[in-house]
Amino acid sequence: MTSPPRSALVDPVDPEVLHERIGAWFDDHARSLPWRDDPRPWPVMVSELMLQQTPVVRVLPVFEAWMERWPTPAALAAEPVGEAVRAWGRLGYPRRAQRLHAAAVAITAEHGGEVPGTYEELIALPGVGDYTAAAIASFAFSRRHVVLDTNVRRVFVRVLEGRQYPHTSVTKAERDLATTLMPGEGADLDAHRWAAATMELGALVCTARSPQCAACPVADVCRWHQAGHPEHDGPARKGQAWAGTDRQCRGRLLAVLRESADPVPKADLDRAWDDAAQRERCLDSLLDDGLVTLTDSGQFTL
DNA sequence: TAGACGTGGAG
DNA sequence: TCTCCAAGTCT
Repeated sequence: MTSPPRSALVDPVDPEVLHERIGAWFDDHARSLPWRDDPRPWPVMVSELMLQQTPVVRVLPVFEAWMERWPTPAALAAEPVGEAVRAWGRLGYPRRAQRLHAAAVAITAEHGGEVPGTYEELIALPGVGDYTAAAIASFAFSRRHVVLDTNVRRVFVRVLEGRQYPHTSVTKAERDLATTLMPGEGADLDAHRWAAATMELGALVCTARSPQCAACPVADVCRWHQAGHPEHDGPARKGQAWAGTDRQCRGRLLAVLRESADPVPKADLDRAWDDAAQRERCLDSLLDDGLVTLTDSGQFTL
């Protein structure tokens, strides 16, 4: 029995080393966050929806106000969806507020008012996709799931593949690899803590723009670091157009409604965007989406 | 599966 | 300034 030659290929990264180093790093550097320090299901769920494509610092104040006002799914479900959209404030992607409200209604009607604890039940809720279902099941119910968010994916692709950024969508190979990396049952590091730790490392150290490799617990085994931080090659990563888009127009319209406690006349919306055709199209789409409501008196409101 | 979907801060 | 990016989901 001879061991395979090691010279031709790069040594495989030992998962045990990753678990030990990243777990220890997390013990020392994890941020104190309300939904992390007291990981009850509803707060965890609310935070996860708010954190989709949105930085922690912007979520914090809105989260606190939200939990104060709606401490349970039933409390949120009892109010009109427009109130949820209003309370969402400037977090962006207001349909998330709408979906969170719809999820609260479903939880109240179908789960006795308690956030369900399995991945299957969770992903069936509005606004809850693969990542969020795995995150809630992991963080609020200590279940074992592969949690693949943008942070985890970036950490893995750098450490293990030596590339700067992950692909646009999650591949099967990527998911299989992440599954292999998950600590075994009964391991010192729980799977849910591993998920939180890798996310945190990506959020604080292995960031997209300016990674802090000097502070990274696994820099010495990271292939991207060893390779001298090669930049992303291949097709340019898609940027998000903004100025003049329907998204910007919809945002302006919604802002007007958000800032008014009462329904507003059409004239108020007309002042929010110059291009009349685009404005009408966006207002129609907001009405279709249920984000905006036309009152009996012909005014507009959330 | 690519594109739509908000917002604001960092580099 | 302007581009890029932030704990994605849905169609």
